[in-house]
Amino acid sequence: MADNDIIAGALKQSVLFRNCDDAFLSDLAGNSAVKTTEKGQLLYVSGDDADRFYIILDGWVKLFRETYDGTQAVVDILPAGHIFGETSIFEDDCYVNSAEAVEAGKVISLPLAMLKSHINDNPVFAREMLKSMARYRKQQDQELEHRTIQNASQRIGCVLLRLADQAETGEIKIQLPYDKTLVASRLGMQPETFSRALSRLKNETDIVVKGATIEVDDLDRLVDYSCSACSSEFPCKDIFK
Amino acid sequence: MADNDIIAGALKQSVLFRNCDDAFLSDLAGNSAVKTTEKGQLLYVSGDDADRFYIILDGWVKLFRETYDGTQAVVDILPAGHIFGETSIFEDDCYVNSAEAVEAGKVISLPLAMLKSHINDNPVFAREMLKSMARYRKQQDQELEHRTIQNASQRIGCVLLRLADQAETGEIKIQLPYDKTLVASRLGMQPETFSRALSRLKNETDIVVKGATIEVDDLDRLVDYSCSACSSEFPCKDIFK
DNA sequence: CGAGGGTTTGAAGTGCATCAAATAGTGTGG
DNA sequence: CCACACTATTTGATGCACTTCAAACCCTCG
Repeated sequence: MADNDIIAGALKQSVLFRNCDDAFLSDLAGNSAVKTTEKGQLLYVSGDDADRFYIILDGWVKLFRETYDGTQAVVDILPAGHIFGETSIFEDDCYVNSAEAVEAGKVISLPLAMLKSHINDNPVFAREMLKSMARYRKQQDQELEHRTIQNASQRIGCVLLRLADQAETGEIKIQLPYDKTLVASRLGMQPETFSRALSRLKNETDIVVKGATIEVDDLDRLVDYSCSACSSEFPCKDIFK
Repeated sequence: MADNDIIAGALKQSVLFRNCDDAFLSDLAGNSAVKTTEKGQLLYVSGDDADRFYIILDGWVKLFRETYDGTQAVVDILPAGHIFGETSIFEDDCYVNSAEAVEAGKVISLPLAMLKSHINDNPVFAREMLKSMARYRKQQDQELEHRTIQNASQRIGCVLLRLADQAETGEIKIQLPYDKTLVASRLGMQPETFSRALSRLKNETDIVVKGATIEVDDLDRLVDYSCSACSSEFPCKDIFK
């Protein structure tokens, strides 16, 4: 019962479901469950038969692809509020990548079948789904561009900018939301490279690094340094948030 | 009139429109036009107001992003039959990248407004659109993985495999569909790197390179070499075709 | 034939990866 | 509250992959 309230609340707040009618949402919530995750717990593996999708309540979730020899390519790291696993309905009901909880947290597990039929029965919702896919597509395009054009330090700068509260003025404090090692993998680089690239960024833009906290005195300098190698308007919105 | 037939034919063959009813298709065709393109001709530029989308009749089209300083990141290179520019309806009716004809060819220019309203009025078509976006999303995920995990030679090998006619057995002949320089940019590498990486691939897998023609004697060897660094099943389908 | 673009080759530099080891930071049990 | 264990992070040394700049070569087409 309490769970159902939590689930209903989470659905109401999600971009995808916020405009759905209450009847559907409570039906969906009734067929869903809150699941507690531990650090490193696998939620599904690429190739698995897909019958559930997820919304993150708490903690971060890493999506990744893995080759035979164990090499990982991190596709994305998603914050609370995000949905994942939902695109498998377009992929023969198989998961196309693997998902792992980065840390202890909570996710809601929801039935894919209901999502599928709701898309089929409800054109307005289908359009929401389209919008959500379009948003993702744009992010991926941007990501690919960044990997092609930006160097390690610039990519880190870009992350910092997207983590920075745009409303703030003057001295800005940024908290890295998770391990530096994980940020590194999200950016497609090694931890050692991240460390060195961050200190290069420090020299170039006079940011102050104190562990996981980073203070930016002159935001424009950081923008100049990072965004000069990016075709998008500053800031590269929506990628990290 | 002849143009209308050509357009109707192209629509009927496209994955996205093939199941649409004839009334809509002829209406759409009536508001469309065949456009002849010259080598290097820009079809639209990132940020432009979007009111048309395109289907390629003949020739190749390059989608790319460009920074202030002119550095290009090639997003994709599309063959005849492909649709592009259509996702701008989800992006404030702005093009999010730029499109350029690689060579002399023909494209159909179609009105975005009609696509938009057809999606809104026709749930079945909306689902087709969803499927098409899902396909693209998968490709992009794969692309990002390749860039992260595969080296230059392996990425070239992957391209060759996708260009190879899977039906063929024994000695396989592959024709590069466009300039090596362009293939290189599509793979995010320099022409010089492409040249050297191809000759490395030649040494590793005993393929025979004669200009733009490549003969593969032992396909499995090429698969071993390239696909060992890829999480997808061989072959990485649909990316080039 | 000659001009011009595409392609290859050479030499040198840069950036990132890798391996190894030191250091900092965190949580645990005593 | 401290010491230990363990993990995250940094630093150093070295190697490899790709880029860059320069020049030669090759191919095509007017």
